[in-house]
Order: sequence, then C-alpha cells, then structure tokens
Amino acid sequence: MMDFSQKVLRLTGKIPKGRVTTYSEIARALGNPGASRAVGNALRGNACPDKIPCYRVVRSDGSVGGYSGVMNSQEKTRRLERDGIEIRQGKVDLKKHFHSFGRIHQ
DNA sequence: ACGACGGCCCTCG
DNA sequence: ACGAGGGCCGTCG
Repeated sequence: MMDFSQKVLRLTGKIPKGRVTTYSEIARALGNPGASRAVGNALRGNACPDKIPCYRVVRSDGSVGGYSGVMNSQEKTRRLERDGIEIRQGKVDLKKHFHSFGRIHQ
C-alpha cells in the first residue's frame, strides 16, 4: 500500500517555501490527473509529519481548503501567512505563488 | 469484491 | 459570486 500516497508526500515536500501548489497539480504531476481527490485523501491520512508542509497544498481556485480534517482551518492559513503568502477572502493568489512540478514525476 | 467517504474539480444555472 | 450536480480516485471497513 501507500504507493500513491508516498509519491504525494514526496512531491509535497518539494514545494518551496513561499509557494503553493494544488491537489490537481500534484495528481497531474504523478501522471494520474483526475486523482485530485485521492491526493487530498492521502495528505489527510498521513497525519502530515512536520517534515511535510501539507499546508502548502490548496484548491485549484485558490481557496485554502482543509487541514488535518477540518475545512478552512485557521491553522493552515496561519502557516501560509507565516511563509509570506497573503490570503484574501480565504484565497491565495495563485498567479503569484503557484508552484508547478512541470514534468511528470514519480 | 463492494460500497462509502473524503483536505477535490469542473461545468452550469 | 455562489451553490448544485456529476465525475474521478485511492483507502478503509
């Protein structure tokens, strides 16, 4: 088990500070576009070790999304802001901070 | 094997 | 801007 989840975490760990990516982008980068939902599922289950900045993963429309089970967690927002990312109306500016993985990773 | 459930996404009204 | 509906996928019971 945890083949997909592993990859998800690995990629998540590569997100540079001050940047964010989306659930769908991760799915796409893993060569499994459409598994965006499964991505969130993976992050949720793994209890996000402090090693992995799960909070840097947001929704495709910029809205923060959930964190450790709760939606629109203030904790997630806080951490993002601490990385220097501004959040307005519960959304981040993807135009500014979006991070793409480009090539299909594994 | 099966069905339910999510840190989702996209298209319409 | 916002909610509803349908689709997709890996995990867990």
